[in-house]
Amino acid sequence: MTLRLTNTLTRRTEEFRPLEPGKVSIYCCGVTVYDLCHLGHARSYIAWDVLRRYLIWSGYAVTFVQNYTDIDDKILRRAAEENSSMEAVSERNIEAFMADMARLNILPADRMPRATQSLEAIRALIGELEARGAAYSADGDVYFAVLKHAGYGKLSGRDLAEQQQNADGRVTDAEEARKQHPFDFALWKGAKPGEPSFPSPWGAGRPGWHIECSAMVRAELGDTIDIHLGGADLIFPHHENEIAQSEAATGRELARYWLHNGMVNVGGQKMSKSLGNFTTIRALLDSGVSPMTLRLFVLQAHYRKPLDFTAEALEAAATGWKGLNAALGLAEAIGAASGDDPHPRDAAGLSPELVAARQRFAAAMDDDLNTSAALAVLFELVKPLRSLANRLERGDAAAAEAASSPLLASQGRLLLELAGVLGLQPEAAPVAGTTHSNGPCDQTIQDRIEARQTAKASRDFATADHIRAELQAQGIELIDKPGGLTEWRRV
RNA sequence: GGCGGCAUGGCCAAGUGGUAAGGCAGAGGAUUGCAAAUCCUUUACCCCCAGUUCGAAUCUGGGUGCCGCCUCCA
Repeated sequence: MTLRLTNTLTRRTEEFRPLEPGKVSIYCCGVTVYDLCHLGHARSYIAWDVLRRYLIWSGYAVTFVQNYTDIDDKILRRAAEENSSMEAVSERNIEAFMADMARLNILPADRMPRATQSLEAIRALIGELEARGAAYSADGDVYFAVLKHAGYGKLSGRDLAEQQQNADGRVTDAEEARKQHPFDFALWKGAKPGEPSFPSPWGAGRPGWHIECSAMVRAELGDTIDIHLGGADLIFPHHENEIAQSEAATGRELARYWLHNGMVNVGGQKMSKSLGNFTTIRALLDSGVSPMTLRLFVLQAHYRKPLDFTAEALEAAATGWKGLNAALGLAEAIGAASGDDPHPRDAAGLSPELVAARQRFAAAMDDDLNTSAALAVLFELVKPLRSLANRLERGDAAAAEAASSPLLASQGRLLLELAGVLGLQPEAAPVAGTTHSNGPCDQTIQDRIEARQTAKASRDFATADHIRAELQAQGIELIDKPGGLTEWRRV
């Protein structure tokens, strides 16, 4: 079985065949760095991270390029608000982006070009388009002429003639008046007084949004790439325009597969800055939601479908992750004890059942990255491991023996392998006995626990329960373990 | 108005012709002084109507509801 992906360009789910066998070139539309990333970005980049990891796991050599849009009106506005510079705003948000992605265990792209560092390629591309008659300048701006490009609208399914009719009733401002067609878009914008600008044959100014991607794709990966990624909200006009620019200039197909992820919704509506219904990645993670919980939450739904963000669904993911994490932790422990490769990459040494599970996982992923079905395979592997973990905790002698069984070890190995493909990595549980700035100190807690042990020993359960309630109120949870031991942790 | 997508149990979500994966929550049981955790068992005929078929959640047609894009947006 081979990987099948839903291609926006053909509106079909088709078999993935890279241009060059064994190699895949990917371009992922990155962020405009005027602010922190929100959950919409998280969803998108987690999905594409999984695509990338799966391709690598499948044996492909993947080159993954993701850009930073660091020239933009919104960045300028933000800089003006802060009485700072475009560079400063960009720099700060790029750092925040990298930190957020790292927390979510999203692999950094192989190369991350920036618009400000790609001006030469951008100017060259505009020049080519002009030479080919696909662009025209007007009052210091340069526009792409959509009517000159046969095939404009092929990605988003738009018909220019029809759209022109629909646009007739639209308000025409000064810029609209300069355009030959309402869909024409700026390749180069002439600088307004006081704005940062860059020199060009058309005068000082800055590149339009769409052209930077066309230029960076070409500079980094060539005329035709295998896969182009982005959110569904980029299909039109951004990706449509990218295709028009690139293909008008090179005469070659820009990307063979266009993949788009569905939006994150809040209360049935798209999460967006303008609606003000967004949650930033760092706000969510800082509120105590673990990165892997967010990752599991995202991967439980198919990447192309809308994903409704609710506290309840997130809670469910958190509980689900807790169980999965426990199994991963045990699998790691068993693996370490047996001296196994902690990052297995093949099916060697697996029982027929486990080989079948591995195949079910691959089949699910091959089916347009059906992570939901793939996770079901993971949870099947989780069950026996969790069961064993529990028996070990109870000091079950038979369990200790089972823990050293090769079958269980290979089961754990497989679980770690497959979880790794989804970018799910074990997280350390909250450490018992950690000293904290607020709440009672460790010694006090120990004393209370001992007092409770004494009460329990004399079957004075009223006192014992009282002590537990008391500590609970201070944010300390007590858990009685077999053998009379009591553990505690801050909640 | 144009283009695209979605509608599956209390919640989330797979399944795209042969009698409904998985997670969460719930219920019953086991264990526990209690609690937590854990383990076992258990809960759906798939928005509506019509049609195709031996057989449809799955295909066709018609409804209804919801969402995205058409302006910056992952």
